[in-house]
Amino acid sequence: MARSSQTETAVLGALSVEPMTGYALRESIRDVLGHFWSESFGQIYPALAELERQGLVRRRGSSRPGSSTFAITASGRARLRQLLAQPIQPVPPRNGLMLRLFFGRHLGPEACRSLVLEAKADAERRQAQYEAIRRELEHEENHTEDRPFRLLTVSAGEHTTRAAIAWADEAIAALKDIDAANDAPEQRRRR
Amino acid sequence: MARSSQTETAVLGALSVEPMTGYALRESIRDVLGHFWSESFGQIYPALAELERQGLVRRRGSSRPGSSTFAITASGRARLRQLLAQPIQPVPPRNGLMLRLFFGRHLGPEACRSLVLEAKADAERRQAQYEAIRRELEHEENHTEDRPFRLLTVSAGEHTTRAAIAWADEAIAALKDIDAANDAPEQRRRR
DNA sequence: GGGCACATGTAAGCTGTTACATGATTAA
DNA sequence: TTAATCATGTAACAGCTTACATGTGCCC
Repeated sequence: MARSSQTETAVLGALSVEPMTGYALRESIRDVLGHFWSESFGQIYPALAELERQGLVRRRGSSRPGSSTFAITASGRARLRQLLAQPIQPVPPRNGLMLRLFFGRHLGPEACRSLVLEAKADAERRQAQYEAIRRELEHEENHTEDRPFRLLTVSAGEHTTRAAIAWADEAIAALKDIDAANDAPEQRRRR
Repeated sequence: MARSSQTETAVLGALSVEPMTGYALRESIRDVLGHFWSESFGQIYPALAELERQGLVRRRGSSRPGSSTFAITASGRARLRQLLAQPIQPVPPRNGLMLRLFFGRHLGPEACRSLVLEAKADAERRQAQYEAIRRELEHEENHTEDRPFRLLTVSAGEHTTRAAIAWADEAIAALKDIDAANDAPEQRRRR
C-alpha cells in the first residue's frame, strides 16, 4: 500500500486530465509538473505497465508504437483519490547552496557571493516562468475545474521565488560587510 | 572526483568546526545542518572510514568505542575547500504537497485545506526554530568566524518560511472561494 | 535518404535507507 | 540490574538515474 507509488500518483494524475501516450506523459510530467515534481523516465514505462496490469489504466488503439494512448479507468480514478489522500512523504532536505554557505568561511566571501548571485538569477528565471504559466492558465478555456488548484501551486512558486530573491539581496549585502570587515585592517595598515 | 561525495563534504565540514566521535557527528548533522541537509546514518561511518583511509581525517585516541574522536587533517581541509567549490548538484524536486494540490480537484477543497493548514503549522514551527537558532548564534562566543555565514542560512530559512506562511493564508482564502462557488448553485436550488 | 521527433522499453549500476548486530558506559 | 544513551559498524534492499537498444513516421 505505502509502496512509495509516488510515480503512480503522478502518472495517474497526468492521465486524469486527458489520455496520452507514454511519450507525451513524460513530457507532460517534465513540462507541467516539472516545477515541483520529477520522474525519471526509466520509471514511467514500468509504472504504466504495472498500472495496466492492475486495470487502472487502459491502452487504447493497437499496441504498435505511435498509435496507442493510455487512458485512466474508473478504478484508476478511485486509486488516484486514494493515493492523493495518503500522508505526504517528507523529502530529506539536500540544499547544496546552504551547505556551501554554512561552511562559507572555507570558501571565502567572494565565492559565496557568486553562488548567491547564481541563485538569484535562477529565482528570477523561475519567476518569469511562473508569470507565463499564470497568464496561460488565466486565459485558457480548458480544464477550468483544475484551474484554481493549479493556480495554488503557481502561487506557491511565486511566493518562494520572491522570497529567494529578497534573501539573495540581503545575503549579498551581508557578504559585502564580511568583506569590508576583512579588508579594513589591511587597508589601514597599507595607508 | 564528481563521485557524489556530498556526504564527504558534510562530514568534513562538520569536523572542520571541531573534532568529534562518529556518533556526535551524526547528531551534529541532524541537529545543526538538519534544516537544509541530511545524511543517512548508514553513510556516515563508511564515509568516515574512507576519509581516514585517504588521510583526510585522523582518529584520535584508541579505536575502542567511546574514547576516540575524528579530527580533520590539513589535507582534509584542502579537500573540503575543493568539494565546496564544486558545482551544486541540483536536486530533482519532489514536493508532495504541490502534487496533491495540483490534482486537488480529485481530493476536494476540504482535504486541500487541511493539507495547507498542516503546511502552515509546519512553517510556523520551523520559523520558531530559526528564531531560536538566530538568538543562540548572536549570543554565542565560539565560532565567530563562522557566524556570519551561518546567519545567511538562517536568514534563508526565515525568508522561506515567511513566504510559506503568507502563501498558506492566501491559499486558504482561495480554497474558501472554490467551496463557495461549488455550494452556491446547490443552495440556490434548495431555497 | 538523412535527420529529427515520436514512441517504447530494458538493464546495469549507483545512492541511500532501513534494519540489524554488537557492545560500553551511565543513570535510576 | 535494567534501561537508556553512547558508540561503531554491516548487509540487504528499495529506488532512481543513465545509458542503451530499437523501431516508426514525417519533413526537407
